[in-house]
Amino acid sequence: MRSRGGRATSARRLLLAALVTRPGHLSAEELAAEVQSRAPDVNLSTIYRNLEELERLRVVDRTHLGHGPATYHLASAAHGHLVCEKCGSMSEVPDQIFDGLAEQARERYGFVIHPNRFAVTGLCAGCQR
Amino acid sequence: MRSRGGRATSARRLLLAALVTRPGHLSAEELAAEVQSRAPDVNLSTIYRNLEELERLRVVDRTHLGHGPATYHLASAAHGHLVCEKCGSMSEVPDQIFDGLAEQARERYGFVIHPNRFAVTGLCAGCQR
DNA sequence: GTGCTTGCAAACGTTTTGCAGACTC
DNA sequence: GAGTCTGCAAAACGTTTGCAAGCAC
Repeated sequence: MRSRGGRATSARRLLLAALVTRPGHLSAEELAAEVQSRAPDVNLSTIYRNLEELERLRVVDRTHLGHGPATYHLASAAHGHLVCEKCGSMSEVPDQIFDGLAEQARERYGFVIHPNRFAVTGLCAGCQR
Repeated sequence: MRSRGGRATSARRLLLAALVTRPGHLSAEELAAEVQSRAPDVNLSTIYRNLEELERLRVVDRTHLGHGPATYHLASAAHGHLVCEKCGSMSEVPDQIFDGLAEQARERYGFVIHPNRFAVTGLCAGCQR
């Protein structure tokens, strides 16, 4: 798993371990906390640098969920995100929900969408007053 | 048009004028430049404060287009955004392209999407190598 | 030993905040 | 005159960078 000319450092192993053991959407800061619980002096910038490389290698996806920090998760988990603008809750939905949009975008604009890399915002069932 | 207990200040008038005369997606900084061309000492923080209020009043939509600053536009312009991850280009697309997604989200999750408030990321026609 | 990788500290760009004075109503 | 709004300066926030030392190979 250690990649294209890269080296197997402990910071990287721990970061991957964190991504595997805590599935879901974690910010760089949360991942850092997780890694630091085992290796206290791994620096935040190291986390960012490695996440950047892992993103380039398509091992993780980075998603901007609304206003806060970006979140990261393993690329294997194919799903989209519905984020409520009011209460901030997020639900993961299967990729198929994007099929119609994907088809239209491709046919009409030649655009290939990446459903796991963005958040669909709106109002969840509980927040529609 | 001056709203619920608010006051009609010149900074606000100029900000709305900028939003009307320059349709499209403007960052807070660009809007500030536009306003400042007529009233040089309007401060950036005033722009932010007023955009925040206008967003709360649903007069403008704020959209995060990838990594840079958020962009703002009048809420009336109903359209979605396709942003290319590689070259950064953005195209606006009619809301109908989201019809299928909107229906599925509503039926299966009770979630009402707001197509103008998020960006669909992927690869544009020119960047699919 | 070579050179990729790291910690640290400092910079970055965007946005938010505290405060005293200015303005609208 | 009361209370909202503003400019200014500084802080906050998430993220990126430069550098010298450290480590994997």
